[in-house]
Amino acid sequence: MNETTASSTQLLRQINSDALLRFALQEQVFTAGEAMAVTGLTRATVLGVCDGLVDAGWLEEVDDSQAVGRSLKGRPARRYQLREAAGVVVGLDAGESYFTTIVADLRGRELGTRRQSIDSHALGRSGRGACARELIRLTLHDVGRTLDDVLLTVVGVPAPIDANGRSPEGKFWQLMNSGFASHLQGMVVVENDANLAAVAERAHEPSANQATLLTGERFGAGLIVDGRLLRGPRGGAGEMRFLDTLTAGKFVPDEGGTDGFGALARKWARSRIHSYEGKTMLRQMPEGEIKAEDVFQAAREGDPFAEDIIARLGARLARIAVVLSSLLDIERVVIAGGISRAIEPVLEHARILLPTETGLPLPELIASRFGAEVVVKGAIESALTQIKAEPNAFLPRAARS
Amino acid sequence: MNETTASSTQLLRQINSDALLRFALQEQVFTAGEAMAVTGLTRATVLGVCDGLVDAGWLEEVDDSQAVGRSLKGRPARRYQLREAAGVVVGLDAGESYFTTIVADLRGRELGTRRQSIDSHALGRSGRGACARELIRLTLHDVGRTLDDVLLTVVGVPAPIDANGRSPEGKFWQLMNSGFASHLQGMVVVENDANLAAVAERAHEPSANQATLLTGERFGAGLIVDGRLLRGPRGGAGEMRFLDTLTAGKFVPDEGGTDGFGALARKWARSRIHSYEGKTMLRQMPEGEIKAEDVFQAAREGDPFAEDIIARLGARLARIAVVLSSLLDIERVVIAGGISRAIEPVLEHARILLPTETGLPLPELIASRFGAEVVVKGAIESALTQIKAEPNAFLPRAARS
DNA sequence: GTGGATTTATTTGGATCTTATATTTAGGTC
DNA sequence: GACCTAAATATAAGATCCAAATAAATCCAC
Repeated sequence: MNETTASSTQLLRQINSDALLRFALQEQVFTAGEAMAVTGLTRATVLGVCDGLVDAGWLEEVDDSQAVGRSLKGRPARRYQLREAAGVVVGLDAGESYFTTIVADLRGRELGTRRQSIDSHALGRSGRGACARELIRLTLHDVGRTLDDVLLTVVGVPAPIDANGRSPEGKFWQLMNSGFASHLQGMVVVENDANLAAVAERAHEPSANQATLLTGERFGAGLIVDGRLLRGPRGGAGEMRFLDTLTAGKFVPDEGGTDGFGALARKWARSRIHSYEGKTMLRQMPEGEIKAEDVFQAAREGDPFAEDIIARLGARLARIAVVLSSLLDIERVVIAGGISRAIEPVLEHARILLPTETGLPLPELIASRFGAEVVVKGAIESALTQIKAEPNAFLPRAARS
Repeated sequence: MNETTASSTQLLRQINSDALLRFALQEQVFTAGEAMAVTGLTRATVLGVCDGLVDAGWLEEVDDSQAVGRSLKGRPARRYQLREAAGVVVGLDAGESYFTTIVADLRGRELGTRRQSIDSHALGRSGRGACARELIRLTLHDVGRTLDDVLLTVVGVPAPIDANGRSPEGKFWQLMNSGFASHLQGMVVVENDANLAAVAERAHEPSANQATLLTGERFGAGLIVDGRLLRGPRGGAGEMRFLDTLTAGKFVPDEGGTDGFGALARKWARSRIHSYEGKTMLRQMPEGEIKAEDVFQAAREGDPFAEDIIARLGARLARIAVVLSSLLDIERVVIAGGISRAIEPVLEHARILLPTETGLPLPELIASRFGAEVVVKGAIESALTQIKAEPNAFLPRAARS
C-alpha cells in the first residue's frame, strides 16, 4: 500500500505533492498559475506534481469549454479539480440513544445523512458496531457510494478517548466506545463527542481559545486552547466533575457533575416541585413526566418556578465560564447539542452573573447554530482536517481508469 | 542574514541539516555511522551535511588522539562535536525583587550564574532593562564570553505573556515586562515565569500532563497538556483567580487569588493571631514581622496555630489539584519556587484531602527539586528547546576562521 | 615489517527533482 | 492571415541523494 518511508530523494516531491493537494482540497477548480502563487513552485514543477496527482486518482483535469470569466488573453490555462470519485468521508455520532451519519465529499459538502434511534444497552458493544456499519452502508447507498469509497470514518462517542482511541475502564464508557474500528471498513478514528463538537465550532467560527459544552443529557466539554484540542493522557480533558465538589466547599462525590443542563432541568423540576410553594403550570402534568423541554417552555411563558430553574442553570454556566476564562484564557463558551436551540434564556442569566468588576476579559457565551448535528458535523470536519494534514497518507479510491 | 525562504531545491538539505544538528545538540561526540543510524541517511550524505555544519561554525571535527574505548578494528571514524565557541544561551529570571541569570552552553551545561536584588518600582521599566543587560554582561564576563556569543536569551517575568511576548494592560504587568528585547542584544524571548518553571519540570521529569505552581509571593501556574505549554491569546492560561470566586459560592472580587502560598501563610498568620485562642509560639514576635518561613518553621515544631494554617493551605492546594485533574487530566502537580523546600507538610495535608472514592485517578502532588532556580533553569531549557526546534534559524557565532 | 581483515572515507555514476531559459502552442484581436 | 498574450512544453543546468566501487587507515596475525 503506502510506502512506510519514502526514500529521502522522493521526500521533496512528497512535500510538494501534499502542499498542492491541500490547496486542491480548498479550491473548486484551479489553474497551475494559482497553484504556483500558493506553493511558490515553478510552473513546470506544479504541472509535474499535478500529473502525478491525476495519475494517483486525486485530481482530474476539467475541460474548459465553459471557461467563464477567465481572462481571455493568451493560451488558456489547464484547470484541475478534485476528482469527485476520489472518495468520501463519513461522520458518525454514536450516541447512547441514537446514531447519526453524514457522508460528505472531500470538500465538505454534505451528500447524505441518516438518523436512527437505538437502544445501546440492549444492543451491547457488538450490536452498536453492527448497527453503525449498517447505517453507514445505507447512507452511502443513498448517495450512490460504497464502503470502498470511504477514505476515513470519524466516530463520536460519549466517553473519554485517549490518543489511541481507547477509553478508561467503566461499563458505560466501554459500551459507548464499542470497538468501531473492527466493525467498520477502512480507516476509523474514534473521538469524544464534545471534542468533535468543539471542532465543528472552531471550523464555523475560528477562535484560538474556546470551549464547547455539550450539555444535554450528559455533560462534556471540548477545549480548544491555542488552536489545539486538549485531550489528556486518558482523554479526560474537558471533564467537569469538579464543579459540585468545589461549590460544596468540601469534597463530596458529586451527583450533578456528569449531568447536562437538560438532565439537570428535568431532575431539578421533578424533585423541587413538591416543596415549591408558588404557582406553576408544571404541576399540571404528572411529576414523572416533566421533561427538560417542558421546563424551558414554561420559562418562556413566564412561569416563576421554571424561571428559577433557568436561573440556577445560568449560575452554573457562569461558574463554568469563569473557571474556563480564568484558567485557560477561554474567549468563547459555546453551548452545543440539541439543547442549544432553547438555551438562550440560560445564557442571558449567566451573562448577568459574570463578574465585571475584576477587570478581566469576559468570555462570550453563545449558543451553537448546529443544533443536534454538532457532533456529526464535527466528525466530518475532523475527518477533513486529518486528510488535509497528511493527504498522501490516504489513498484515493479508484486510480485512473 | 538568514535567507527568509530557501529555494525548494535546498529544502531537503535544510531538513537533513536540522535533523543532524538536533542530534549533535544531544550527543557529546558522534561519528558519521551513529548519525547515519539516527537520520537514516547515507554515509556520503551525512558527511556532506557535516561538512556544511563545520563550515557554518556549528560543528568541529575532534582529533581522535584519545580514541578511548572505540572499537579497535578498521579505519577510525571521523568524529564531530558541537563547537564550543558556537554560542551560549542566557536565561534570566526577571522577578519583582531580584534578577537571576544563568549562562549555559548549547548542551545545557551551566557555565555561570549570578543573582542580584533589585527594587523594580524604583528602577522602572528602563531601569530593569538596563539592570538586566548589565547582569547578563557580568555573567558572560565571568565565563569569558561576550554578548556576541549569545544565540538566544529567554527572560521570565511575573506577568501574563501572549504569543508575541506582550502583556495585558496593567501597571504592574507592564513594569515587569520591561521591554527587554530593546535592552538586550540578539534574539530575546520573554515568557511568563510559571510557564518557564513548567518547562523546567517537564525537562526534569517528562510527563505529558502536569501543572507547575509557582506560589511564593505571587501565584502563577504553568500548564502542560499533551506535552505542550498552554498560553491563551492574552497569555492568561494558568491564572487561578477563580479559586476564591468559586469557593465563596458567589462572585466576589477575590483577594487571595493572586497571592502565593508564601504570601497567604504570612497574611493569614498576621490577621488571625489575635483571634486565635490557643497557645502559639508565633505570638512571641511582633505581629508585623511574622514571615512565611516562621509559620512553616513553627508548624514543623508542632505549633497548632501554624499547623492550622498549613492545613488551610493544603485544602487550597487540594482544590486546585482536583480542578486541574478533572478539567485537564493533569497527572502531576508540582509546587515550585523558593517555597518548594518547605512545602512538604502542605502536600501531605492536601494528599489526604484528595477524594479517593470518586474512582478518578488522583494527581501526584510533589515539590520541585529546583528551589528558587526553577524559573531561570526553565529559561535555559526553553532556549535550548527553541534552538533544537529550528537550529538553522540561529547563526552560530564566528564561523570557521 | 608484510599481508589480510575490517571499518570508514572518498570518489564516481546515476536517478530524481527543481529551476531557468528558450520554444511551442492555443486562443483571441485587428 | 499577421500579431499579441499567457500558458504549456522542451531543454539544459544545478542541487541533492543513493548505490556501488575505490581508496584509506587501523589492527592483527604471522
